[in-house]
Amino acid sequence: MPRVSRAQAEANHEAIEAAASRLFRERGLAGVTVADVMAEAGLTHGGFYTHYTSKDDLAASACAAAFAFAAEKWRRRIVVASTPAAARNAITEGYLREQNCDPTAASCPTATLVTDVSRASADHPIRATYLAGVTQQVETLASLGTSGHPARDRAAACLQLATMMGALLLARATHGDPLSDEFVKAARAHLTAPSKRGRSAKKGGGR
Amino acid sequence: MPRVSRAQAEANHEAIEAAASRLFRERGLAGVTVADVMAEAGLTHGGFYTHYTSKDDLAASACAAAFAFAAEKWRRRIVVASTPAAARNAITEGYLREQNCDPTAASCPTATLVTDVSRASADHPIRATYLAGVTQQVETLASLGTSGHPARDRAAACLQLATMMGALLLARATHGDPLSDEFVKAARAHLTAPSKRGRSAKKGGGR
DNA sequence: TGTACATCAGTGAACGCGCGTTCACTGATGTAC
DNA sequence: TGTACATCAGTGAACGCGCGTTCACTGATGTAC
Repeated sequence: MPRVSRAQAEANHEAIEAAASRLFRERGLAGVTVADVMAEAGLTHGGFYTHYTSKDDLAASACAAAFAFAAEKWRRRIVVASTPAAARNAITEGYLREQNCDPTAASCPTATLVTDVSRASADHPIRATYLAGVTQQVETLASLGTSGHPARDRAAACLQLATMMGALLLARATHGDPLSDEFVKAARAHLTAPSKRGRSAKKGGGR
Repeated sequence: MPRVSRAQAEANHEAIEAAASRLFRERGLAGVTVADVMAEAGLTHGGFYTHYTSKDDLAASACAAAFAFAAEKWRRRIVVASTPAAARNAITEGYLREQNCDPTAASCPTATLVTDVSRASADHPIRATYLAGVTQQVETLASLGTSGHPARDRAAACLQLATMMGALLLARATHGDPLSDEFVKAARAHLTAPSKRGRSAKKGGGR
C-alpha cells in the first residue's frame, strides 16, 4: 500500500481538499478532525502531513476551495439570469434553499465559518482566505447592482449578504421550529421583492 | 477553605453563571472550559459539579442568563424611546455598536451562539433555551412594528434580527479590514432609514 | 449559650478520552545505468 | 528492455496535551441536644 504513483498522490491531495471543504462547511473547523478528513478521502490519518503542514493550513486551503466552489455556483446562476436583478434573486433563492437550512448540510462557507474565523487568532491562515472570499462575494453582488451609484450598489451588496447569511444561520439554529422557516421566508420575500431600486422599499408581500 | 456558608454557596453559584454567561458570549461554547469559568468566578474546577450536572447543563443556564441580560438592555432602550420606530432604531444602534464588532468582545447570544447551537445535538439542552431566547427577541421586535398588520410586523422583525445579526457576525469575522465597517454601516443605514412614517430623531449617538 | 457531630461546598490530584502531531517502517514507484 | 537501488506516499502505533469528569479528602457550617 505505501508509496503511490505521483498521479495517485496528486489525486489523493485533491480528495483530501475536497473532503475537507465539504466537512468544514458541514460542521465547522472544530467539528472536523484530521482523521475524519483523511478517512473521508479513503486514507489513514498519518499521511496527512505529507500534504499539509498543519490542520490550520488545511483549513485555509479548504476554505479557499469552498469559496471557489460557491463562486462557481453563483457564476452559473448569473450567466443564466436575464437581468442583473434576476441574477441577484437567483443567488438569494439558491442561498436560502430549504436544504441549506438543515444544520447538518454543507452550506456557504461565509455562514458556516463566520464564528470560527471571528475567534481564530490573528495569525491563523484562514483569516486572510476568508476575508478574500467574502470580499469577492460582496464585489460580485455589487457588480449586479442597478442603482447607477457604485457606492450604493456596494452597500446594497453588503446588506444582501448580511441578510441572507443572518437568515440562513438563524434558520439553521432554530431548525425544527416554525420560526426557522419564518426567517428564510422573510429574507427571501424582502430580497427578491419586485421593483425596488438600489435599496429601501420596504416590506415584500408575505408569501 | 472547604465548606462555605449557604449564602456564600449561593453567591458562588451566581458568580459561576455570570462568568459563564460572559465568557460564552465572548468565545462561544467550545472556546471556554469549565476550568476557565470556575477560575473567572474565583473557584477551582473541582467544585463545578456541585452546581451543575455537566458543561452542557451550564451552557443552557448561561445561555438563558445571557438572553435575559440582552432582553433587559433592549427593554431599557424601549422604555426610553419616544416611539416604537425610535425603539427599533435604538435597538439596532445598540446591537451594531462599534465595540460589539470586536470579535473578542461579548456580544448578543443570538449571534455568538448561533453556529454552536446549529451544531449541537438534538438533545443538547441549549437548543430549547436558544430557541426561546430568539423567539422572545422576534416577539419584542414585532411588538414594535407599526405596519398595522401583525404578520407583516413579525416578518419585519425576523428580517431585522437576521440583518443585524448577519452584519454583526460578518463585521466580527472581517475585523481589521475596511469591509468590516461596511457591513455595519450598510445594515445600520438600512434598518434605521426613515421610512414612510414620521419619527423623531434618527442617528442616536452611538457609543 | 455551649458542646459534639454530621453535613457538604470546595480543593486538587487523577482518570479517560479525543485529537493534533510525530515517527519508524513498508514496499511500490521512479530513476540511473 | 531489463536490473538495481534510492525515494517517498502512506501506514499505524505512539506521544503529548487539554479538557470534561470523578473522587478522596478537608474543615467550616449548621444542627441536635
